[in-house]
Parts: sequence; C-alpha cells; structure tokens
Amino acid sequence: MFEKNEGKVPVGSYADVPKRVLRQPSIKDIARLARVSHPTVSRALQNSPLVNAETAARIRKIADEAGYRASAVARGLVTRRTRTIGLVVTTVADPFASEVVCGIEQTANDHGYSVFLADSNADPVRERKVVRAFAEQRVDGIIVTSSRVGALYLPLLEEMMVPIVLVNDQFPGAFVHSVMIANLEGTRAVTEHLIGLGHRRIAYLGDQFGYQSDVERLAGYRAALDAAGVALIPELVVHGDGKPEAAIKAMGKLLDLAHPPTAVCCYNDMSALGAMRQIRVRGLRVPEDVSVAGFDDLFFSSYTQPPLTTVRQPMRRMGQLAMENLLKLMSGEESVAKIRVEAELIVRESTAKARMVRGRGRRS
Amino acid sequence: MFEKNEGKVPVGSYADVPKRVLRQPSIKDIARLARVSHPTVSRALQNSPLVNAETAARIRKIADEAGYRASAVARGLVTRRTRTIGLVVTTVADPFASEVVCGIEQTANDHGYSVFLADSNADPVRERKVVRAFAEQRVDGIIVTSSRVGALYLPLLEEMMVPIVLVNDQFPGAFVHSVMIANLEGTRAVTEHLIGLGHRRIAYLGDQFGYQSDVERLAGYRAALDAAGVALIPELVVHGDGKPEAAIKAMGKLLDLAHPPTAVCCYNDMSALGAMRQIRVRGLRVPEDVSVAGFDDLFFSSYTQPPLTTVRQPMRRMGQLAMENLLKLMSGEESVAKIRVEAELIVRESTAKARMVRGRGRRS
DNA sequence: GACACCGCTGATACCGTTCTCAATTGACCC
DNA sequence: GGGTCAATTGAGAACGGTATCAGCGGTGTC
Repeated sequence: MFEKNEGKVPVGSYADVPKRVLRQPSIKDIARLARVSHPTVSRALQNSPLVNAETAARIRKIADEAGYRASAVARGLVTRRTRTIGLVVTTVADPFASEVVCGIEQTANDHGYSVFLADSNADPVRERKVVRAFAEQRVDGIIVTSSRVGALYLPLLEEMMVPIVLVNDQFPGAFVHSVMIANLEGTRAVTEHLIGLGHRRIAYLGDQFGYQSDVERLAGYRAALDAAGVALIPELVVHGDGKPEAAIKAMGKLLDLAHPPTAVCCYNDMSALGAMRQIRVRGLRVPEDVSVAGFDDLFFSSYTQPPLTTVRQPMRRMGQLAMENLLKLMSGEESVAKIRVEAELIVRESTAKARMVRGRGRRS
Repeated sequence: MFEKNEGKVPVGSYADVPKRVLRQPSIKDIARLARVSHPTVSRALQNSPLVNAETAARIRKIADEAGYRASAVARGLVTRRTRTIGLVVTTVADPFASEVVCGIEQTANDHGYSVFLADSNADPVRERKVVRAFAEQRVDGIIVTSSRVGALYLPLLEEMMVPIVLVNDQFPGAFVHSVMIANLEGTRAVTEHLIGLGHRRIAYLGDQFGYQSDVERLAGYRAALDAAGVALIPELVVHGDGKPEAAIKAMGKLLDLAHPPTAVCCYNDMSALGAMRQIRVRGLRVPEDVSVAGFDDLFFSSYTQPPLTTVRQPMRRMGQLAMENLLKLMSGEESVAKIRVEAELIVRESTAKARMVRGRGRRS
C-alpha cells in the first residue's frame, strides 16, 4: 500500500523503513500516480462535469486499481455532513424493534447513509452516553424507536440541532416528526371482533401505565365496548409491561377473579404469549375457554399454538417511512409531521365463539 | 451558538448576517472564550497532565457551558482511529442475531466505541456496498455475525487491513478470529437425551446444506447415535433453511415416511417452530406422538406449547466475547484465535418418553 | 487587436482536531 | 549572574478531503 509521508522521507534512507506506517491511499497518492492535481482527482471521482471525460476515466481506473476508498471522515470534516444517522432503540433484542431497525437500515443504506445503532436499555446513564456519542459523531439525523425514555432526555436530543423522527413514541406532542401505528383503531377492531364472537367479559391486558400507545390501545378497547353497549368492567383492565413474564402475572390476576374474562385483548404479542402460557398452566384452553388476541403480528405469532389473532403493524414499512421522512428533513425539505400507519386485524385461531357457560369452575 | 468564520467577518457588517450558518462550537471558539490557545483546550479536555490544573478546570467549565462536543470526525482524521466498528449481520430481524448484536453494542458502548450496523440480507450487491461503506467510514474493526456470505466476499473484508471477528461463521478456516458455540456437543447432548427417553427413530432437521454449523450439529447427532449403537437412517436426515417455513416442508417429508420418526432434533428453534406446526397440522401431538428439540433457546422457546427442549446459546455473552476480542485486536494485543462457548441442554416439555408403538397410523 | 468566454486544470484555503516542537517563566544551583 | 531544569503554553503543521478562485490556451465577437 502507501507509505506515510511518502516523498518527504529521503530516498534510500532505509534506516527508518520500519517506522513507516502503511496507510490507505489518499487522494494525493492517486493524483501523483495520475499526474494530475488532487482536486482533479476529487472531481473525477465525483463524476463532476468539470473534468475532461477521458482524464476522469483514467483517474477512476487508477484509483480503482490502487484500491482507493475516499475517507468519509475527511469528507465529513469539510462538508459538515457525515451521511450517517443515529438510531436509538430501547433494545434490539426485541422483535418489534429489530424489524423496525431492519426497515430503517435498508432504506438508509439505499440512500448512501450509514447507521449508528445504540441500545439505550431505558437506562438514563446509557441514554446520556448515546446522545453524547451521536453528537460527537456529528450524525446528520436521529431516529428513536419506541422509546420509553423520560422527558428529561428529549431536550438533550434537540440540543444537537439535527432533525429527529420518532417511531411509536410514548410521549405525545414532545416532538414534531413521528411515525405512529393507528393504535386506537387496532384494538377497536380486535375488540369488535371479540364482541362479534359473542364475548362480553373481555379483558384488557395492558402495558405499564402511562405510555402513549397503551393509553391509545386502551381507548380503542373502550371505544368498541361503548359502541356495542357493553359496560367496561374496571377489574378486567390489568397492566403488564409489554413482556411475557409480567403478562403471566397479570393474566393470573384475571383468572383469579370470581368471574374471569372469556377473552383477553392484549397490549402486544409478547404479552399474549405470557397470557396464553398462564391460561394453559391453569389447565384452561385457548380459545375454547379463553380467547386471546395480541398486537404487532411478530414473526412467531402465526406459529404459536393456537396461532394468534392479532393486529398487524407493518414494522419494516414503518422503519422505511421514518427513514424516508428523515431523509427529507435532512435535505431541508418540509415533510409530514405525523405519519399514521393503518393497523390490520389478522384473525387466526386464538379467538373463537364465546361459550355460553355460567359459573364455569376453574380447574387448577 | 457560534457563527461561521467568526472574527473574519468585518464587525458591524450586518448585510451578510443571514448568510452566516450556525455551527457547533469548535475547540477554537472555546480557546477564544478561555483566552488560551486551542491546543491547550485540547489538552485540558483530554485531562492531560501537561496543562495546569486550574486552567484545565476553567477551560472544562467554559466548554461545558458552551455545550461543546468534540468532533469525532476531526479527531478521527488526525488520529487515524475512529473508535467505531462495523457490524455486519444477515438481518437484525432474526432473534439470534439481534441478541448477539445487543451484546456487541453494549460492550462497544462501554468501551467508548460506536457501532455501524449493516444488514447484508445475504445479497451480494448489498454486501459489497456494506464493505465499501465500512471502508470509507474507516472503521477500526469489524464483526460479522452468522454470515451466510460467500467466500468471495471475505477477501474484500481483509483488504481493509482491519481486525475482523466472526460469530458462528459458516466457512471454516477462512478467518483467524471467531467466537463459536460448541455445535457438536450441543446436538450430541440433545440426541443423547432423546435416546435416553427411549427414542430410536430420531430425525435430524437441518439447515441448508454445506454450512459449517449445520455440518457440526449433524456430526453431534451422528456421534450420539454411534455411541449408543443406533444406526443412522439416511432418510431421517432432512434439510430446511433455518426458518420455520422450510422446516414445515421438511417435517412434512419426515411424516410422509412409511416409518416416521418419533423424535426430531432440529437445527435451531426457528426450525423447531415449523416442525411443531407441521406435526400439529397432521393431527399429531408434541411430545406424545413426536418429540421435538431445538437449538439456540430463543426468548420464545419457553413460551411455545409445549415449551421447547433446546440447547442454549449464550447469545449476548457471545456478542460480548466477540467485541472484547476485537477490542484486544484493535489495541494491537495478541488474542485467542477461536473462542469456543459451551452449549447447555435445556430440557422442557417438547420431549418425552418414546411410545412403544408400531405401525402407528397418521390421522390427517 | 482587445476582450470575453469556454473547457479544463491547478494552487491554495479550509474543516476541527492532535501532535511536535519551540518559547517563556520561575526556581534553583553553582 | 548565568545556566539548567521543570512546568506550562503557544505556533504551526499535519490529517484527507472539498470549495473557491485564478490561470491557461483557444475561439468567437466587436
């Protein structure tokens, strides 16, 4: 490859050969090889019309043969645009988040952007580090996915003076640009579906209290009940944390009731997984004894036993939309502030007609 | 914030004010505010002992108040180290990969490294783009996770002259540094477990032909059979692709046999998901009619019905080990070439004693 | 014949850091 | 009083690109 400070080292002084560090060829190395000035090389490689076509072709050939790779670092310094974005996610080890990340990454890549990924783990210390790292890396934009992060940390992001897009953010109104699923319509459709199957004691197994998407999904559930003239029974509304373990406990509470529900509308598929587990542990069957519905349509939902009725979120598409929106913002265009994505009810086998039972005893 | 070219613009010439672009404060801005030279600021912020303690404290205070964030871009240009790594993954939307990514990201972050994430999608065009992008970003190191990528693309990575660590790579010997699960021991333990339950017709439902981890897991299965004096029946070895859909088909083939297996050792949990689905579609039960075992112990494996017997891979830990190894390599230390991680058999309810049936008819 | 213009190229500044080396100061010693 | 030394600081050069502007020969215009 190329030696450091080539040309300034006295020719033939072998003494310092071991000290010379191999480095990637720079634009100046290519210029020397092509016997042109380095700005000409820069122009040639950018396909600038300012450079003679033949010269440009010759330079590109030489650069190619030398294995030249322009330094994004140097370019970023002078252009003040790094063509990188920062992507914050609570954890990638979550099937919802990882699908969204996938959609974002693909779209970014297609447009020549590189993605810095950071897990916040909902840990304030980590969050600060992440923001700091993104600021130092001079990312051109930021996407935050389903953050459970406190309002404290939002101003930090804004300080960076860089466009930000949120995916399913949990704090309404804090940011301008976001991509959101139609939460209310989703759970309303599920609940209507359950009512249509004859269920009247329908439970809602939610996320932690206070998150926006939980509030909206609960509202959808309530809206469907109201519309059907079914009274909402407060003891049938319980909270988990969006993960199976907490849902097991919450479902346990529901089954301990004197009149347990005949159907459960879960905050998400992960909760549904826990709910189904608990139902089985109690010796009951899904859907014969209790119908269960989820939200998200994660990859495993069609493989559960029974396959899970749920609301599909087009996760990759949402990632793509978020990235496309960010691209617009970064190029200075105006763009839609809040993108709302339709939710689609997917009926599988975990929901069935309500049995006309009364006083059904629990087998345990 | 700070204006572009501050100080060179004639004071009071308001005409060009709108043209000035707000930018992040630079080290020189801080130097001006602190009435010191910019190298002194640099030293102060690096906690260099070369600068007077009081001066340093004063400078840090001023920098902090100004919201100064050192530019990793400029630093990277001069130091030739970007403190970034590139992480290639076939797709993050895979529970195994996303867990590994999570482990890597955490460890990287803890050591002040930022992570570029790229999905290759096993697409040669994308792979080339990814490698190119990493080269241009001048990443300090690369981790490739469970790549199914052809041997063509490995030299491209090596060209970058940057340390590389592989996690569960599929082509033996191509790279020096890797973190691997004990594949053989894992499936051997599972198969022994099945033999111990009285099974003799045990199938192996593999990955695509030719991948290293599949070869090793098949070898473990074979080793256990050999050790127990059970003959390997070639028609009981079938191939999927590591995902549920292909496993459904492969399991279908097994169940179509005149003498179907009483147990299936699957390449991974995703395949087991498909296998269990197919078994149920045929009206058979797990584990009463067919025992099923997986590999990986993904998060959903304890929530399947029945919960899945499997081999645990400590995925986050593997990500952590890969990153720690890469950190060593990047700092020029020697390090262990191949790290082998132990596999742990997790017995749940999807495997049970073999029924002493003969000529059992399929209900369909 | 002076001049503008066109197509192309080169010189040079600049981006924001770190690094190298020289300069300054004061203390101390002989 | 001059020299050595340590502690601290500053001047200026890198790093590898892009941007700006000037220069060059040739041609067309008036």
